Amino acid sequence: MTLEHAILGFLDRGSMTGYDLKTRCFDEAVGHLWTADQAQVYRTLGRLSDQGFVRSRIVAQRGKPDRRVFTITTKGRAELTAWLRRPIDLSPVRDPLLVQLSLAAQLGDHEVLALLERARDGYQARLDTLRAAQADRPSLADAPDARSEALYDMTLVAAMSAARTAIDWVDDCIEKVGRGLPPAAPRATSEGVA
Amino acid sequence: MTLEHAILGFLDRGSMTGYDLKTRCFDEAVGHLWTADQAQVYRTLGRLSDQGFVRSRIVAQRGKPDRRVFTITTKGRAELTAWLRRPIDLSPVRDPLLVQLSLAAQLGDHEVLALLERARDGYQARLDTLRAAQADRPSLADAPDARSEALYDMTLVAAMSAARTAIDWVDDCIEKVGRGLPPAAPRATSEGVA
DNA sequence: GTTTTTTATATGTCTAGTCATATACTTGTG
DNA sequence: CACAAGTATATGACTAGACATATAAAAAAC
Repeated sequence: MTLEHAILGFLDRGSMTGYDLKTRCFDEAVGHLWTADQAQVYRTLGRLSDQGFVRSRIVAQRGKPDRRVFTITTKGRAELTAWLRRPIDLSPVRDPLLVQLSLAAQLGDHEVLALLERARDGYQARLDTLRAAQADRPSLADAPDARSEALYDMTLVAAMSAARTAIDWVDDCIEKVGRGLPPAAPRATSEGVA
Repeated sequence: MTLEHAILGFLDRGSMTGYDLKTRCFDEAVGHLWTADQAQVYRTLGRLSDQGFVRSRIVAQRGKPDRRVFTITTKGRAELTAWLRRPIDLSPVRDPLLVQLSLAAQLGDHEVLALLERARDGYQARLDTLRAAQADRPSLADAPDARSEALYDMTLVAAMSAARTAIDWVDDCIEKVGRGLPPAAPRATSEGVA
């Protein structure tokens, strides 16, 4: 449901095409909070249209393909407002990297270290991207009002502090592994562990 | 692919049933890293069996239903090891709550505050759960060797510091909103925003 | 004494999301 | 001049995951 309402939220700031939503909104503006697949943006727009939450008109262009410009309807605006007031459950943690780490007892210390260092690089790269985004702030879907910007800034800060925390955590782990992990217990001969 | 390999990882510590995997491994031990749907555990076990990564035998019980006990094969163990060494991409952020916040400009300060306070409660509850998990540590699928425990502990610490950071961030936001957010720009009369 | 919980496996259906590919014209790069 | 990249929409096919439901019997709770 998030994609649906995120699209309504963007369209509420100004009418635009599926292409704009994908490139300007999801890739540029909120790529650090939510990514959207192009195919799904168009399919979701179709569904929103069926539900009467958005309306579209075709705008012809010279040279370039026709644009199908979507506009939020009164009904769509009502739905958006209702969703904004609706409490959202915390999204459950779902981190393949941590799963891998927790199961990595059979790897040697140096291999665990390599795993952690790759993770560190990843988080660092993410942090750099976020810092760049904060510096030359993308024009959030043509609606830069001060209130939106303040909220947008909060989400940037959230993402950045999460990345920083992750980096610190990885560094701690690297240090711990550097001092040596406890050895693995000898493997059970075969089957009978039950 | 994570569920597949997580299951292989657990079976590597000892043979067990789908039920055990769901309740003892995913719900209890690594619920803070990865949740698994019961239906999907069984279907994934089926697929692993087709691929020759696990083997199963039926064990009859009095009173209770038959158990289908799964054991990892040599091929499965090889696959697990290969996966453990395989670099994993950082999972992209995907946070409905932040999306909601970033689009919430049309809400009043008190409504944004309510949203943030619910989030705070959620993160606090998560942190409490994690602390409890650290205190009476679940017996990680019958294979408590020191190396596994050290790695498991790292993942607990990761989850806890993430939760703590989130709480701090929410508190900052609450304070900021308490001092008043900038007002929203007057809404465009209708269509013509392009 | 009835209901709920626990143990145990399995299928059907649905949604969300991913990946690939098709079309078509323009502009910029090598 | 050829090729890649940008603009723009759309469908087909697939995977992962969520939710509901079925069966079945014992044990525990009310």
